[in-house]
Parts: sequence; structure tokens; C-alpha cells
Amino acid sequence: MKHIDLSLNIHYGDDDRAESMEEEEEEVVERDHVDHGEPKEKEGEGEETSMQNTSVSPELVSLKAEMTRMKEENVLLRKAVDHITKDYCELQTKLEAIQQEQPKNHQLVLSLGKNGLEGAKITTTIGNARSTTTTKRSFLCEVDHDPAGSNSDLGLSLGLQVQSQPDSTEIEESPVVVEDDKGKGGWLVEENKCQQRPRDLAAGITSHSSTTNPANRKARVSIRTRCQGPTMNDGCQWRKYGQKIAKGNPCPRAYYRCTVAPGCPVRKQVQRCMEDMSILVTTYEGMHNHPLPVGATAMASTATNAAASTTFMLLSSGENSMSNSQMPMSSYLSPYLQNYTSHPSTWHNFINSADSSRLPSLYHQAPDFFSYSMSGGGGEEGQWGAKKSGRDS
DNA sequence: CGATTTTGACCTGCGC
DNA sequence: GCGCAGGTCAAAATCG
Repeated sequence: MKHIDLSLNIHYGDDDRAESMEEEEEEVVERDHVDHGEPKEKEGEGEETSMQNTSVSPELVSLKAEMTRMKEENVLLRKAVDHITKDYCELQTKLEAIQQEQPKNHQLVLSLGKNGLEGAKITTTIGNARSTTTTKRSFLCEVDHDPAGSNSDLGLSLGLQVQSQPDSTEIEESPVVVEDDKGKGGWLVEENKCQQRPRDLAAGITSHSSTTNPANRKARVSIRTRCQGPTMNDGCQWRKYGQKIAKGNPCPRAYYRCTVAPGCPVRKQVQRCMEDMSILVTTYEGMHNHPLPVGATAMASTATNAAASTTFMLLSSGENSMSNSQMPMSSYLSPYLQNYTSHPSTWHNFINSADSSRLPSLYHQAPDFFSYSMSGGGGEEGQWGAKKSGRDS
């Protein structure tokens, strides 16, 4: 009996990615059969005649037709991958340009303490976004997402843009911000009480304890994401060093320390949201004292290294806990994320091209992935999130 | 056997 | 000063 190899070898430079694409291809083929509602032999009609003449089984004919279709699909996918790779490179270039501007802007943010922010008029320019904002306690940072796509080529998907409000308009506290009802446990206050503890001094941990230089204070980023696993995969290595049950939330809070480099002061807390157990609240603190892994470098110069590393972590947060694979998935997911933030249609394409069963939360609650709150060293906080692109969580 | 996780104890800051 | 809550330590347990 003749053996026909229908396997498609698509090399995307990443095994998992290639695997998911291949699986997706198979799904496409199956879906096509259903959608067309006609025998698949029909497309290979010309061949079928000759095949019948040579008394070849219809099964072989259908397999041939299927193979042809898959080849075409393969070509399309290759083009898509090339296009995405090219976009990714362009975005990285723009990101670097933004990174050069960002220290200046970030310093502005850090120089404003909690009290200093109240009523302060902030004029910030990041990328092409310029805004004048009168703030009450916090400001919102939001990924620019232009549904019309007119502003899609600005690389703003990685930038922080102060969401403008007309003067005298107060910005509401975001529900994403981790802050208790007394307003004392949240980041705003914590920034003010951030001190270097003797134990940290003994351990050589460089806590940003300065009370006079806000820029030296620890930057903290709180991120909410829908995640089934115990934690998110952000490309960094973390070691759990403690767990506590915080008051008011039955879900334990886990404490992790970065172990990529010895002595790295970055820590993160992971806790499930009490209101919605599917939401994982991850809070990062500190700055990495080492180069981030490949997958975690793409956004390393946003507000903090931690903020950067988590931004694309969101995509990998599905079933994959960091413990089962340290592969920086973000290395290939970030371009999709970046595109999504400016191209909802691209995001949709990515979703369709990925194996959605492996990214359940990503697929169904994509908008939530892009919300995070952050607090710079000065006690102010921001939050950004991609605007919804059709699919509600 | 080394790395990681678990878990109770301990430390620190804050409010009363 | 005391109690509470959050955060960290470190020994024991577990995992690969």
C-alpha cells in the first residue's frame, strides 16, 4: 500500500509555536470540510477522473486534495509569520526609541508624590501622546489602541500614555488598583512607607528607601490577569519564599523572589482576586539587577523592569505555570500582543491561529490581560489596559 | 542530591 | 504598650 506523508513541517523557530500552528492547520482543514458542506473530492475533480481510470481509491484522492489544500495553507501561514516577524522587528525598533525618551518621563512621574499629585497638572509626552492632566490621586496609563488603525504604526502598544482628562476633571480610582478599603494598604501609602529594613540591609538587598529622593523608591506594579495556573510565566525564574493568608481574602498570597541572578531584589506577590477567583493579581516590586531573559526584555524599559516583564507574561499565563517550563514564551507572543494593542483584528487573527485550548483565558478574556496598575516611586499610580476589541470578558 | 516548596515562627510597622 | 496584619526567614518536606 502506498504511504502518503501528510505532515507539514513548518519551522517557526519555536517548537511550541510550530506545534500549535500545525494543530491549527489540522483544525482548519477539518473546519473547511464542514463549512463547505460538499465532498472534499470535488476540488480535485480533474485528478479524480484520472484516478478512477487508474483505479485508485477515493480515499487516496481525498487525501491528495487535502494535502494540496494544506500546502496552500502552509504558504499562507508562512507569509503570515513573515509579516508578523517583520512587524515585531519594527516595533522593537520603535520601542528602543521610546525607551530613550522614557527615563525622562518616568522621572517626572517619580518626582511627584502622593500628595504632590493631588491637583497637580501633569503635562506628559510619551511617543506622540501629549496630555495635560489634573489629577486627584492617580493617573491612568493606557495602551493606545486605535480601533480604526489610523494610529497603529506608532509603537504605542508598549508605551505608557497618560490618559487625558479635561482640566479639573478628577480621574477615578481604578478598580484594578490593589488598595484596601481603608486606603492604607494600597500602593499609594506603601510607597510612602517604603523603608529599607535592617534585614534587607544585612542581606545586601538594595531597597529603594530614600525618603528624599523619590526616584530611589521601589517601583511596584500590580497586574491582574485571568490565569488558571498558580502563577504566570514571565520568562523570569522565581522562587517561592513565603505564603500568607491576607485578611479579607481567603486566597493565600504567595511571595516569590527573582532567582535569575543572585541578589536580585525583585520580588513578586501572587494572589487570586476574591471577587473573581479566575483573576490572578501579581504585584512586582523592585528592579532587576541583571539582564532579563530573552523573552522578558522586549518591554524592559517601561515603567519598571518588573512592569515590563509582566506585560507580555500575560499571554503565557494560561495553564503554564512557570515551574513547568522556563521557556520565555513572550519571545514570540509579545509581537502578537503588541499588534493586538493597536490592531484588534491582528489579535483576532492571532487567536484564530493559535491553539485556543491552550490559551483559554487568553482567548475568552483577552481584554483583561492588558490591565495593570502600577505605582512608580513617587506614590502615584497608573494603569493601562487595551481597550476592548469586541470580545467581552 | 540539589532545587524548590511548605509552613510555622519571627520581625516590623501601624493603629488604638 | 499591646495587638494585629503584612512580610520574611529558615528548617523540614517534597520533587525531579
